[in-house]
Amino acid sequence: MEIFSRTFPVEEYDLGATLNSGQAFRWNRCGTAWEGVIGHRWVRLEPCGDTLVAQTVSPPGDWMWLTRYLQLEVNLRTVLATFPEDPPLRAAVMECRGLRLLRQEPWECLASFILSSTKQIVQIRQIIDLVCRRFGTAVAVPPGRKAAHGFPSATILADVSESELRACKMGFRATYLRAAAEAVARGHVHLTGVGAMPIEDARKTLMSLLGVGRKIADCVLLFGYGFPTAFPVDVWILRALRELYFRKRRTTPKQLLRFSETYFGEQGGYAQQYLFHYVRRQAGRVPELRSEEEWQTR
DNA sequence: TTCCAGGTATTAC
DNA sequence: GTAATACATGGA
Repeated sequence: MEIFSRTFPVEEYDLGATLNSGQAFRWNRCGTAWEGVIGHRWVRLEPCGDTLVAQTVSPPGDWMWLTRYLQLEVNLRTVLATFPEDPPLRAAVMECRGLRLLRQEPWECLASFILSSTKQIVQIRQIIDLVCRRFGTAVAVPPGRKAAHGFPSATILADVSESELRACKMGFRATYLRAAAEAVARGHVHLTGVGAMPIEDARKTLMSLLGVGRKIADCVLLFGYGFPTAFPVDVWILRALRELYFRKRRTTPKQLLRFSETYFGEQGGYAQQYLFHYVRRQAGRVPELRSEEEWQTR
């Protein structure tokens, strides 16, 4: 089997942090490399100095699908320059050098975050893995490698029974996933149109789906469509904002949401990702974020 | 055992 | 409008 390979020059790109910061759930670390599936393509990515080496086993064409997914054309310095200058963000930027936002396929992103509610990231990964293995179509992998699958389309999932979905350990989220799959498959919600809407309309459209509230909608707006001001507010971010920006004052979630909408500027979504990853790292006890050395000393 | 997890919908004031 | 509560499942 032919292996297709390409080397991309990169600047300030921490692949590990990016693929493992709770925005995507299907990447696996293999030594210093990462393996996963983008669309219907198996991919292996390995950082190598100031470059990133990518390998696939199906003809990659112009590689734009990867450039887009990894957002290789984004100038990180320009993004970071828009952040408000305050101690917490400065610390987060120092601590998470090279953290990036991905641009994922909207349906996979939407379905994944529907499955994310009140679940730990380890669990979300497990559920999504089961869903892909059971309902996704197999993709080509290198010889001897374990099977890989594409994320099942809305059309496929719309025809899967709720009990079959529940068998993937997603519990009550099965109702929501099926409803969303049906709405998308039947054209009640056009995911391709959402990206061209003003953010308020885009958010409203996503939130019209059962099981999709403000937080999940903002995740999809940010990670799937690249709306730069979408700022998902979850329990981690609530804690982070409260501790880092409102140390002594009593604040409600509503006040914190309002603050998140107005304070972080034109690239608020990026700021959110830095704060999210920063506080999760600080918390330390997050297994999937432990460094290699820590693993070895345990 | 108890608490909590990248929330949301429903119901009750 | 804001405040509890149920919802599946599993890790810590």
